[in-house]
Amino acid sequence: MASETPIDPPPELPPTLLDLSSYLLSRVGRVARGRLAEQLAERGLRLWDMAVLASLADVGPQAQRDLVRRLGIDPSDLAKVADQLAAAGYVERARDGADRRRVSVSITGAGRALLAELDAQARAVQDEVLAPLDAGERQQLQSLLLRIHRGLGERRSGP
Amino acid sequence: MASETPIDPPPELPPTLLDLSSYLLSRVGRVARGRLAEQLAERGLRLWDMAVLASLADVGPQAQRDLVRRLGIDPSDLAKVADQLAAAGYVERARDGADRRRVSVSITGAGRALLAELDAQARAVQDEVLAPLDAGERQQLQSLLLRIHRGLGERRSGP
DNA sequence: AGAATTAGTGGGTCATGACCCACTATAGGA
DNA sequence: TCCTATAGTGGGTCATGACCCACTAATTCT
Repeated sequence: MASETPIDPPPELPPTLLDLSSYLLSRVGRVARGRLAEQLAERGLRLWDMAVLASLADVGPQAQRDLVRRLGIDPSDLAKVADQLAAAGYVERARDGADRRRVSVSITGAGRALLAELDAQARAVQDEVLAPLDAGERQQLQSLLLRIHRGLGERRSGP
Repeated sequence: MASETPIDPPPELPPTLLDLSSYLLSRVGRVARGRLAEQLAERGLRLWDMAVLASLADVGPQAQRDLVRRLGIDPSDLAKVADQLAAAGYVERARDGADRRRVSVSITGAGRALLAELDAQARAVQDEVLAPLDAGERQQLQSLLLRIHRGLGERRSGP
């Protein structure tokens, strides 16, 4: 035969899969997640850390049980995350005066600064992933995703 | 105090996260993946199995090395998947006459039938996940996702 | 006061998925 | 005919993430 692919041909996925939005969603989502996690990992953080910081920054100091409910994280796992964040000075924990069982977690200045950086990085990653889309399309995507997200039954799972 | 949340209030995720398309993508994608995998698991299958079947059905019989390239699966893992599929009668393997190192894999009738069912199930899952969107919006999403997907560097990873 | 409930923690397990190494068989040069 | 490269396989490892149980401390109900 003539020239059998000098280097490598573009190996396309089978249409049967590409036609499945759920498949694309799963695949693209995995990449997004992966790159996001990758960024965080460079600082020794995980997605949960960012989620916790974001929650604290957005809705204010909360007891761990509130974070557990809001984020759907396992209480035991949250304890570990909070521990790490506290050790690094990104959050502070204090016994709740009213109910001394509770530990109220609040974000520190350093925490806010970190979150800002993480957010910036996340947006950079996003620009990378969404590169083929123009601003309007990104907006469209965001809105579609948001609606899908709100529609999900939210059986607990990942960050 | 009056009535302190009889059951549970809707615990919204922090806006900082919800504003991140990459985050939504990761989260929604994970759910899509999870539900898809769930369906397959009921038959003792994984995403890779479906990917392999789809590839065989779409592009015809191939050597394992081609599947490896196309799907980005690890050769060793593919060997196991192919093994399982062959044992169940969904694919057939035959030494390539021209190059006897190669094992040409082809889908059987049973394999096609299975794939059709899987595809149907996948679409059902999809309907569930994309419930909040109308037909036009789904089409829009599909096209956006497809473009994103094509734009990805495709560093190897999952099915 | 005593019992039952809730918040948080520590210390694990378990399933998953990607990846890697060593090895055999075959092919294709030099 | 060696010698190197390629195809496939078997048998693992390793990191990850979700989850669970037992336990303490504090609260609330009766």
